[in-house]
Amino acid sequence: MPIITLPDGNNLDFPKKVTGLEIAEKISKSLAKQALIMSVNGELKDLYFLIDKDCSVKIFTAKDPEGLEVIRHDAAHIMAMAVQELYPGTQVTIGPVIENGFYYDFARKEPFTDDDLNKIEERMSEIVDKDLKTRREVWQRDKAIRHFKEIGEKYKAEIIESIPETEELSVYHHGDTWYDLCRGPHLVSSSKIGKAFKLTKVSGAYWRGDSKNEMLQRIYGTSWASQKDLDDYLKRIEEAEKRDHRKLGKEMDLFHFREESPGSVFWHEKGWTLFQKLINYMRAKQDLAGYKEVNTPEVLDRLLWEKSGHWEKYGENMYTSETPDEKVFAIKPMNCPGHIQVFNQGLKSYRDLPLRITEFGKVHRYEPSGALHGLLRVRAFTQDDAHIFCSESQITSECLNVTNLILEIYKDLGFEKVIIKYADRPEIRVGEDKVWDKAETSLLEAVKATKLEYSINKGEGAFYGPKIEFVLRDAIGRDWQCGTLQVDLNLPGRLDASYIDKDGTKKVPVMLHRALFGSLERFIGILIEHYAGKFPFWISPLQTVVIPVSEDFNDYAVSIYKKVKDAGISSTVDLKKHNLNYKIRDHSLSKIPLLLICGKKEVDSNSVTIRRLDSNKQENMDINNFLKKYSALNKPSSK
RNA sequence: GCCCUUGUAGCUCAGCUGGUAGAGCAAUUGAUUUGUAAUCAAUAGGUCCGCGGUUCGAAUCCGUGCGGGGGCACCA
Repeated sequence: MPIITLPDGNNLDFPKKVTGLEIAEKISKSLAKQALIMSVNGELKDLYFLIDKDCSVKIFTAKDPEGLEVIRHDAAHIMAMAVQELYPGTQVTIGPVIENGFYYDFARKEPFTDDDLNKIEERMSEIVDKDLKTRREVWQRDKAIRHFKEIGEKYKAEIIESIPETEELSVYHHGDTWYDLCRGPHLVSSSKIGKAFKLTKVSGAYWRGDSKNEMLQRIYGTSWASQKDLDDYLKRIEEAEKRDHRKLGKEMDLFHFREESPGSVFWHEKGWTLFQKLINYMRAKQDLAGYKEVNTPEVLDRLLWEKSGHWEKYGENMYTSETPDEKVFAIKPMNCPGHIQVFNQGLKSYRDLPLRITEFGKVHRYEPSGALHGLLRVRAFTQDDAHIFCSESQITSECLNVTNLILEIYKDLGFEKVIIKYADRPEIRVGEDKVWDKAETSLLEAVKATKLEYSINKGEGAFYGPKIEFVLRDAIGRDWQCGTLQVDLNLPGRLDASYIDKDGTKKVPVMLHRALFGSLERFIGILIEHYAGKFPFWISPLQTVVIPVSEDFNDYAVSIYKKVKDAGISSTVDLKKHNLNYKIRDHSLSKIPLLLICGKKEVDSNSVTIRRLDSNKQENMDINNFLKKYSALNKPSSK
C-alpha cells in the first residue's frame, strides 16, 4: 500500500504496488501521455518500475533536462540497433549522452559513410514507428560475460568485467530482437524518442579513450524534444559557423596559413594591426601594474633546457637546430628559463621583490598535426608572458594582483563572465612533494580570495607547479581557456636563482608564471568569433574608410582622410572607379565600423556623413566635431 | 600521431560513368561620374596539391607523400 509523495507535497495513496505510468495517469491524462521517466526518492527509474514502498516520486517529461537526457540515451540505443540490423557483425561498445546529443562507438572493419548515416537514420525512424516496447532484465554476471563473449561482443564482455561485482547488471530489450547491456533507465517504448533527431558525423575514437588501444568508429547524433528544438539547434550551429575565425580572417584580410609552415600564421596588415593594438593595450596595463618588459633569445643552448628540465619533460615538443659548429640549440617553447637568466644577472636583494618580468615572447611548440586548428591551436605563437619573482610570503597577494588584472582586461575586451580552474600536481613532475604541498596551498588560498567560481582539475598541473586557468565565456556561450597562473617552486632553484634576504642569507625566490591573453594568436581567434568580426571601435584594425560620392570629390575625400589619420584614427580612402553603392557594400562586408561619405553637401559644410556598420542611418557631422568625438573613443570601454 | 574526409583561377565553387578545364566574384583595360549593400563591356588569368603507377589517353582510377576539415588522443 505505497503512499506516493509528489513534488508539490501532495500524497497519493495506492492500494497495491504501482508503476510510474499509473501514478502519472492518476495525476492527469496529459501527463501520462508526456511522461518519459521518473525519479523515486531522487533516483531515476524506468516508468514501469514497480513501487512497493512509500516514497517521493517526480515524473519527468521532455521539458525537463532529465527527460531530454533519456530521449538522447534511447536515441543512442536505437541507433545501435539500427546499425546492427543494417551491418551485421558490427560490435557495440558504449553510447553515452553528451551535450546536445549522443554518440555510440562501434567496432567494424568497413568505415561508415555519409550514405550509411542516412540509411541508419531511416532505419531509426522505422524503429520509432514500430513503437518497440522496452523491457529491463537483471542478468547474472558470469552468464552475461559468457553470453556476450559467445555472440562475439568482446567489448561488452570487457565492460562487464570492469563493472564492480557489487553492482547489478541490467540488460535492456528494445522489442524482441535487440538488447544492450545498460545501466538505464530508458523510455517505455521507441516511439517516445520522437523524430527530432539527426546523425551528424562519423569519427574515429580510441577504445576506452586510450591512444594505445584500437580505434573504433564513433557516430554522433543530436536529438531533441521537438522538431523546433532541433531546427533551432541546427540554426545555432550554422550561426557559429558564420563566426568561424578562419572564414572571417580570410574575408576580412587579417591573416592566412599555408603549407610551408603548418600551424604558423602569416599576418596581413589588418590582422597585424589588431595584434599590435592588443599588445600596446596590454603594455600600458602592465606598466601601471608594475611589470618590467624585457626581451630574451628565441634560440638557446640545449644545456640550459637540460638543466631546466624541459629537455627531458618537454623535449618531444621542441624544435631543435644544429649549428655548423655542431652545437644543439632549441627554439624556445617557453620564456621561463630566459627570464630566470635575466633575474640571475646581477645580485638581487629582497628589496627587489616582487620583480615582475614580462615579455611578448614568441614561442614554438611542435604540436601533433591533428591538434592544429586555425589560430586556436598553432605551433608558433606569441605569449603575453610574465614571471614574478617573489618571496613565499608574497605568493598569495601577487596571485591576487594577477587575478584582478586579468579580470579588468577581459572586461575591457568584452568578456564579463570568467571561471577559474585549479589544477594540482601531475604524475610526471619535478620537485619534492613537500614543496608541492606548499605551492598548492598558497595558490588555492589566492583562488578562494578572488571569490570567483572555481573547479578543480586533479593532476592537471604543470610539471613544475600547480596552476590555475582562466576560462572566459563568449557571446554565444562557449567557454575558452585563455589566461593561466602557475606557482613554481622548482625552476628557480634548478637554474640557481637566488636573492639576499633581510637577514643576509641567500634564498631561492618563488616564481609565478602568468599569461593573461595566453596566446595572442589564440586570443585574436576568440575575439573574432566573439564579435563575429565586428570589433569594438577602439580595437578595430581599420576604423574608417573615406568614400567620395564621385571622382569630383576625390580631393576633399583625401583631405578628410589625412585629417582623420592625423587625429589618430585609422583610415583609408577609396578612390577606386566604382560607384558609391559598390563601395559601401564592399567595405561593409569587410566590417569597417565607420564609412565616411564625402560629396557636394559635405564639401559645402566642411563635414562628413557617417554610415555605421549594420545601420543604414546617415549622420552628418562637422569634421572637427567628428575628429574630437572619435579620437576620444580610441580607448577601451568604447563600443 | 590515429580514424574518416577533402585539395580545380586570388576567392567561392561546377566538371556524370577516364577523351589534357569552366562559372560567378576579384584583377586589368575601356565606357559611365554615380548620394548609402554589386553600372556595363572587353581582356587576361590554371604544373587541376606533389610524386609514382594503370591506360592509347588521367583533374577524373590506384598507391604514396604533404596540406585542409571533422573527431579521437595530445595541450608541459
